[in-house]
Amino acid sequence: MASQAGPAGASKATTLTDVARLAGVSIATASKALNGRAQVKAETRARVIDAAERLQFSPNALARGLLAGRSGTVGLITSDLEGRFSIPVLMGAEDAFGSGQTSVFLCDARGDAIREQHHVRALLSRRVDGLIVVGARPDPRPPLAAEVPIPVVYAYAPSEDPGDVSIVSDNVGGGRMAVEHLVACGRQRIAHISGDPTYGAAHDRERGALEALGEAGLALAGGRAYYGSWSEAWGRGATRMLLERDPDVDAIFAGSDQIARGVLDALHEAGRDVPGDVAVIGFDNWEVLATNARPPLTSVDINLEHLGRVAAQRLFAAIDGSTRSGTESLPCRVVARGSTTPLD
Amino acid sequence: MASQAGPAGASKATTLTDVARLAGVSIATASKALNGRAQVKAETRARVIDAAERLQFSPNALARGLLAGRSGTVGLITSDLEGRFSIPVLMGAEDAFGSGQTSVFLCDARGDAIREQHHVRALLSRRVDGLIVVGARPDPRPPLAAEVPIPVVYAYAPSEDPGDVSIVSDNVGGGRMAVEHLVACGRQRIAHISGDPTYGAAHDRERGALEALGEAGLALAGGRAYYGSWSEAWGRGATRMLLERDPDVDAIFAGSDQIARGVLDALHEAGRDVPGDVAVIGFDNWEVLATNARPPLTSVDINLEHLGRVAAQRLFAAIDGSTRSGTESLPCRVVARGSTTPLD
DNA sequence: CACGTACCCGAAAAGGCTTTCTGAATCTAT
DNA sequence: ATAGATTCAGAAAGCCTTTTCGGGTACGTG
Repeated sequence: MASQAGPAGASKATTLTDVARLAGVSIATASKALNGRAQVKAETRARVIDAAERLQFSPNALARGLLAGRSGTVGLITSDLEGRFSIPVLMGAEDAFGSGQTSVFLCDARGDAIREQHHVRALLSRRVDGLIVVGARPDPRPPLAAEVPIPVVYAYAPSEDPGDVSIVSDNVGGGRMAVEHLVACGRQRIAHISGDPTYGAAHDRERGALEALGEAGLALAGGRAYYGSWSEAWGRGATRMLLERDPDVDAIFAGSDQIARGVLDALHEAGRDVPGDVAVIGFDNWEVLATNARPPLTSVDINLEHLGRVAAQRLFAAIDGSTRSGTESLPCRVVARGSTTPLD
Repeated sequence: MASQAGPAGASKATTLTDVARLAGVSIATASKALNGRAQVKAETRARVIDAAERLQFSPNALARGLLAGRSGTVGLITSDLEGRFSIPVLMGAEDAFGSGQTSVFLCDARGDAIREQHHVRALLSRRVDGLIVVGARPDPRPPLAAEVPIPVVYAYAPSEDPGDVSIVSDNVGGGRMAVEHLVACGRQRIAHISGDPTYGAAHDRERGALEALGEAGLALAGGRAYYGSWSEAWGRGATRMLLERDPDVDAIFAGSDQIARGVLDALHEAGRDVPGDVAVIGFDNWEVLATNARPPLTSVDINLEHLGRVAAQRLFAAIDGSTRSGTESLPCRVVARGSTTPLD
């Protein structure tokens, strides 16, 4: 009873004609019966539906799409090798596209503009109804090279063209939240260790953090934000520097969870208790890193799934004719874990 | 000059008819010219190609698929929330499907059989030419619920039905390699800390390890393999237990990179030098964990991208009528890093 | 009894492309 | 010069579905 994939070609799939024949009606009637159109007697409709089921009829979406002028598919182009960002976005999008109505082509451009271009062409040829472009890093990226005749939504990384539709997470707000959380935990001497300084998002997070600090009447511990790279090693190194410069620090806001892991490591090594002596908060809420840390890492969640859902909604709206454009920032949220337990 | 997505519907895409008209030939001739068919004079062909370019013609894959009976698409159904496994597999598959010829629908079933079923139906309706099913864990999984009329290849997790086509990584071989590597590094007292004992793959890895140990005339340090969960916390705890039971251990083979991270942590805490006193090897070669570890973690790579490539090839073969079936194991490879430097 | 009105159903066109088959024109050979 | 062989272009069928529109039946009404 295994799948009976006939060699080369398989036995023709059952078509509406087959159903109509079995039900003893015309294909037009069969179509209307199956699609819930009105002009069919209840009894006839039942007969058709029964026939369709018996034959395991599944309408040919290609033919349908050809006729309708829209395929019911969208393309999702990513450059995110790890799938760290794309998969949640994809899942959110799948959610939003009420299951079954829309399917998603996932293409990985691997950061290569040529390959991206190529995928766009292929997808256009498949008549996707829209495109979601997920960038490799949160900074603005050049818009798609080709002029495409279908709606495009940029997710995670906005398009450089403000006339495009972009959905990103609010890095400023996220930075603010991180500090507000630390302040709420009673911290006063808060430092910030971030990553690659070429990332605009990193500076956004710092800006949010500074705003929140200012409002709390505090200054950045360590004198300034520490920029380096998005690695644990940098987190460790920067923490060591920081402890030397400002031994009284009682909280560290890390620019990513990877950095936060390094921070935790270095603090541990220096004999500082977390969160007793120093509280630590990360960014991204990458579960596998955050939950396995010791102690479990509080982190700012950038809500990728939601981002995907919103991107899909905006794409849908655009497909249906909405003409809204611009960059939309989605709020982050703090997921509190053991690394920032409030002081007693 | 932004994309000019007309509200609802956009201006009709250019069709072969347009090209034919501009070139002053019939659509039949235009088709033949563009597809490299023989019966067209060189000069006519050039004229058609020129017209197609001028009009930015891109053939409607829906129409083509409708006619050809195959859509040039495949479905990839996964349940791997993180995308940890699916994305590399997808990339491998994309590679194998010589770019442009085949596009991939990616669907996430989220471990839910109902949702999986649903996706299968949707994909069938879209007339995908084949299906790749990527499991959530490496153990055998039930075959697709529905009887599908197209070829299916199971990747990462094999189907329980030996009559299906499955591509998996060779866990026994991987376990063997891990130990062989440690032995090659001069280690004699090798322990094994693995994860969730309900994972058959974990036992496969142990089996391979035991084989290699036997051939080297060694026994497992710690008396037996330690099973627990796939977490850093377990890696730490098990290491502490191990050190108590068998303080002379000079190498630890961890069942996953996450566990290995915990192992490194605990060893560090216990004052053992890695790799000086104890060498550590992980499994999966999850870059973000392995390269950021201190020291960088040697790990057994399960070659997911290759797995995806092979899966795609097998699927292609099946689509073209090949009838081969059964489970195929792909070899792993050791990626040596700082945690296992040979003893001097 | 003739006619209007619902109510159902079916014929046919459309959507864009490929392919086969036919036909016309050019060329070769006798 | 004419029969036969090539070469190239076009007409048309077909893939599968949806939808419009016209026709048929049954029924109620004047």
